[in-house]
Amino acid sequence: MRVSIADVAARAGVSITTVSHALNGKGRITMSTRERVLKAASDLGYVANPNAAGLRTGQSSLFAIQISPSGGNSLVPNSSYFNDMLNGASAEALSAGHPLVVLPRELTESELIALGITRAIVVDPIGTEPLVQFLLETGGTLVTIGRLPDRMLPQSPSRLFFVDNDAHAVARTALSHLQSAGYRHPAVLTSPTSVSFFRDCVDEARAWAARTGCAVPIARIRNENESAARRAVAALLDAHPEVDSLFTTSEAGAIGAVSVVRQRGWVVPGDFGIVAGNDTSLLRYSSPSISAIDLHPDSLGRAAVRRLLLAGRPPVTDTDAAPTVIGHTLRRRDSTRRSS
Amino acid sequence: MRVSIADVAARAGVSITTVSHALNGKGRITMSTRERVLKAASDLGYVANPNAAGLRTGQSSLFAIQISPSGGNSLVPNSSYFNDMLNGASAEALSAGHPLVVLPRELTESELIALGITRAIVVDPIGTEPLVQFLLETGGTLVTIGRLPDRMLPQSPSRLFFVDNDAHAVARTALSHLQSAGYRHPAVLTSPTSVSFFRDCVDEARAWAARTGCAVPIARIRNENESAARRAVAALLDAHPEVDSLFTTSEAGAIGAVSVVRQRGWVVPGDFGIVAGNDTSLLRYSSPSISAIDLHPDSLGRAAVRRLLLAGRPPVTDTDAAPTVIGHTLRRRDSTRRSS
DNA sequence: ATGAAAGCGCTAACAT
DNA sequence: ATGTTAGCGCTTTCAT
Repeated sequence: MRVSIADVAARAGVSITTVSHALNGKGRITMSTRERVLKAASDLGYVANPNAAGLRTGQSSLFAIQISPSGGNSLVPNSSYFNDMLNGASAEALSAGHPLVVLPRELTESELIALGITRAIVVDPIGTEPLVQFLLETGGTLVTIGRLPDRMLPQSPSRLFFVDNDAHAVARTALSHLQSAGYRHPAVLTSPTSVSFFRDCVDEARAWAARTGCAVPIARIRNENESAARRAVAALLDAHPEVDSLFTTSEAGAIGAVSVVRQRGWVVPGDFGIVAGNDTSLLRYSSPSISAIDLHPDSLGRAAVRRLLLAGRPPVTDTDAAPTVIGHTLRRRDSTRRSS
Repeated sequence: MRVSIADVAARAGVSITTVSHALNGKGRITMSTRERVLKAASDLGYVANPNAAGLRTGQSSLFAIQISPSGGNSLVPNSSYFNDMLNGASAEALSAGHPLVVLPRELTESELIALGITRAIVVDPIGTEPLVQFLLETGGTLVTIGRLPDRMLPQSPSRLFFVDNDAHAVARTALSHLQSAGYRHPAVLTSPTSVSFFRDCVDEARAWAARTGCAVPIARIRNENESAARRAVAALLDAHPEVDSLFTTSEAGAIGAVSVVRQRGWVVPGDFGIVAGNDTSLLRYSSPSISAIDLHPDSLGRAAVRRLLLAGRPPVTDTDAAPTVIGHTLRRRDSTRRSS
């Protein structure tokens, strides 16, 4: 924090204005002076002071990410999905010189101001988050992983961007995997449809049912915990005894399903197949290992940060710029290897 | 970011200096004016601008934590231990108005300057980390979770503090638990002793052996991965067939040991007992569930941040201030429930 | 194409 | 006990 822009200016024999311009590619400067400045800067080991820059521009270099599920209070849930997403986002932000801070769901506006947050990523937004409101109101930049509900979209142009998986395609992948593994009566277990991913999965399951003429019962759980999942699966199987397989959108759903199914004396995958819509390391290591769809959380995190970076200086007006879509990959494991 | 110190000063009918002093508890100010200022500030919804404050003081409000194991390249390893530690530290920092950023092991000095890092937490330091060197050299504040090797301790007084478990006590808890569960020939599997926790565990195991007159073979793995652990355990059992139980300092060691032991046709816990020195959710959910020592990572993270906060303004000279010691708790699970 | 100068909001000497 | 003032390092009009 020692060598400042003035030192660079002195060494390059120019004014500090010129240095600033050269470094930020702003004003019109001759190639030669620009190079001279750049050389002087690197000779001196010049590094910009983020506080000074931020003070002037009103933008701190800090990026924020809100990753904990709505309703949850922790910062990062203990799941490899969120862990990988966070690691990807952090690495990408850091390599661009931006510190990334994890924020809880509950926040006051003053806290946001005090932290100096103007650019953030919100995972699975439902639209009512203080952080979302704050950024939309104050003209900050917001990237969501998952879509904001339509009615929450801002009326006026804003710096809002989406990064997402194609949840419809994820659901199709899951259901057709069950089908091709020989299961005939799939059911779906999902989470609150305030989150776009779950909403889209349900829609696609309905479409699938309509298309194939095969009823696909759909159950929901409120919170992603195993005991809630067990109750939901038990109720589902009681009501629909013909069901022979499950597409669950959560890790907890998959683990809970295994335990309920076994309790009924059925064998996974022989009698009952399970595929999860979001892969985690726990699913890979559980027994039986559970087939799941890898949503590439690392890529989601990285893409979100890149979008934040890309939403550069000039006020952008493309509210509904096309979302960045990240692919998914089916991981075939034991829970759907039907022996029969 | 609108209402500034000047607005507060105007409303309270004082100078901006007085406001600054009142807000930071600096100068000598009458109770009445202080209250008047505080009232004016809260009426106006005043929130300090961290960039401005930081620019002046040369301290950014940003805290950093380096959590990935030495040698590893990721930011946060996928383990509930690190996850909980990070959540605890983040929450504590945030509640004091400090954003906390996760940093990788590999860093250049310019990156640290560019980010404006002056206060950081380093988990399991070996002393050679650029971040450690940087903070020691530049007079920043450093809190480590685990101790720095003695030879790495700075000569001159510095702002260095320790938060730690009592690893000796952890090892004793583990070994005596095995003993009281009826196992007679414990072995130890540990990780590189450049990390103080592992070093202390090894020392304590030696002391235990000396005290009880019972040989306690010690094996080491370089990296915390399961296949390395399997090889190490296999070699250990080949060399010491009398061994009937294992105290392993890592999750990978425990999982690897289960698989090797079973492969030999032994039953856990009947023929062989296993206790891990660091509890994680994977150990709780694996089968058999594995007894482990909960190091209270959440408390470690919180305590480290509090130490950082506490290392206030005035240059501190107590290099070797007493470490903050966090307790541990044995979680008894199936891997040490000897049936015989 | 380049430079002078103002000022972002705050803290800390230094008055009074 | 309170106020005046000088910057911290940078960006950004506005001149030249």
